[in-house]
This record gives sequence, C-alpha cells and structure tokens, in this order.
Amino acid sequence: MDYTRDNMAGLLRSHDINPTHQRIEIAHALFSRQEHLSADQVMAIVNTRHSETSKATVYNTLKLFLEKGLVREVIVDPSKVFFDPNTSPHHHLYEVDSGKLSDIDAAQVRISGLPPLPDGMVTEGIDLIVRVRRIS
Amino acid sequence: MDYTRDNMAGLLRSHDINPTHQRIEIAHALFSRQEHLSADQVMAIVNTRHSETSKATVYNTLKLFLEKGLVREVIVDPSKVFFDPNTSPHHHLYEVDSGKLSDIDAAQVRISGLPPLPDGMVTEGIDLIVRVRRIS
DNA sequence: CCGAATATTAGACAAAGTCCAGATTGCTGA
DNA sequence: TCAGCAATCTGGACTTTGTCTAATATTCGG
Repeated sequence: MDYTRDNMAGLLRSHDINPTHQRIEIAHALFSRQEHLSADQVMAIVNTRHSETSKATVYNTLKLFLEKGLVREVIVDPSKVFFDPNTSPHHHLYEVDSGKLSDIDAAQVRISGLPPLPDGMVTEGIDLIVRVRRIS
Repeated sequence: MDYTRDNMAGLLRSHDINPTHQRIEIAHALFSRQEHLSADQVMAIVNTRHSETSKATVYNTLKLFLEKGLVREVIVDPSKVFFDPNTSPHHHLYEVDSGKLSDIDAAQVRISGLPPLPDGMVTEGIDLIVRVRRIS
C-alpha cells in the first residue's frame, strides 16, 4: 500500500470526506506512519516546516476522521487521546513507562463469558488493553 | 462490611498509610459508596458542608491510595480518571452517553490467545472495557 | 466566474491535574 | 509540658489538553 498524498485524497473521498489540503496532510501523517499519534504529535508533524495548520483544524479533523470511521480513538493514558489509523479489530499493548503503544491482532484473541448487555444497549466496542512494565 | 470512619482508619493503616483526617474522609467517600468516582466528585463529596480539603490534597491522596493498592484507576473517558475502590480482578462496562461505569466480574470472563510479552516486560494489568450505547 | 456552503484560523476560554513554598499537625524525647 | 522535627495540608499559580467563536478563506456546482 502506498500512502502518497494523492492516494489520501481518494481515501478521504471514499469515506465521504471533502479532501482539503489540511485533511490530506493530517491523513498522510497518520497513515504513512501507521502509528498511534496524539493530537499534539499530529500537529507537530504537520507543522514541521512552517506553521500551516491550526490547532482547531487538527482537533476538528481528527474528530471528523473518527466519526467517519477512518481512525480509531485509543484511551490508555489519562493525559491524552491517541488516534489509530488501524481500524481493523485489534487490541493494544501499552508500555506504561515509555508510553509506547502497539497492536495485538484480535484474530488470535478469544474473549468469552461476557455477561449479557443491559436492555436497550448495544456494544459500541470492546477495548482490551494489556498494560506492561519493564522489569526494574 | 461496615465502612465507618473508624474502620477506614484501620484499612488505611493495614495498607501502610498514615490515617489523617482528610485521608479518612476520602477513603470513606469511596468505600461507603463502592462506586467509581472522579477526583472532582470526591472533592465535592468531601467538601459538602464546608470546604475542608484542598484540591491538592484530594489529588495527592488518591495518588497515594493508588500506589498503596487501595484503589484502582479506571481510564475510560479521556477527560477524567475514575478511581475504583474495588481492587479485586474485574472488568468494566461503560455506558458512553450517560457516562455510567459498572463492574464485570473477572471470574466469568476468559481471555485466551494473548501473544507472549516482549522480553523483560511484566504485565501490570489487563483492562477490558465494554463500551455500550443506548439504542437510539 | 459567482455565490452558497463548507473549512480554516487565531485566540480566548474551560477543565483536569501538577507544583510549590509556607502554614499546620502530630509525634517524640527530655 | 513543650521544643523540635517530620509528615501533611493548603491556596493559588501554573500547565496541558481540548473546545468555542466569530471572522476570514476556500471550494464546488452550475
């Protein structure tokens, strides 16, 4: 897969998102790296050369991507949200001291014995986070 | 189990925590309710009558309780951390729209097929969060 | 190329949480 | 009893993440 800026435009369009210059840059930042990035990190990447994209736009765009199913939100650190360009079913491994976050393929993992949901509720997602720490 | 303030003092001592007035109040707030509370909520409860405990103390105390294994931290909402007086193994059910958080007993749930940990790492905990939403 | 709709922007604002230096508390031993 | 000392608590300034708003800029269909 080639994450050129041109392909980003197509990706955005296919998710019903108007591909503007800023949105393409932000998508490129996330998808070319295939990493979990915080809003802060996205902003830093997008504005490396000279400031091009405002804070508000970064936040708006990430929220838009989230709504349109282009990225996933990962909540592991109380101080910041990570955005994950991998939307296929998977879980997360979080290294507490370094803050490094990596994927665990959901295909191998089996979760059984969950209780029935309360009436009138539907599952929006199941997040499994394995918190690990370096042996000291 | 009786969560009187006197018993709180014993609980604190048994966890190697000096039982001060403020710490007893905070422990009482958490344990008498057996609910997930945010720092904000704890502060509101403790200071209902007249302001008695400062913000700094509430945060310091909750962090201390966490270190001493008296409470658990639950990270489900990016905007605030919840503190959980239930430290027995369990998972969480989070109602996205109402913000309500409830427990899922870990005894019934089986998680299998997790990949081996990276070298030199130990598991600090496994958080399983089922996010649900009311059918609209 | 025009005008409407859609995006972007700077900067003010809000909320959660941290930090610090000074004031309080509660022991301890004489 | 009380001075000395360590532990604790405090208000308030500060930081960081994220939201909001009103003005400006861009885009797109016709």
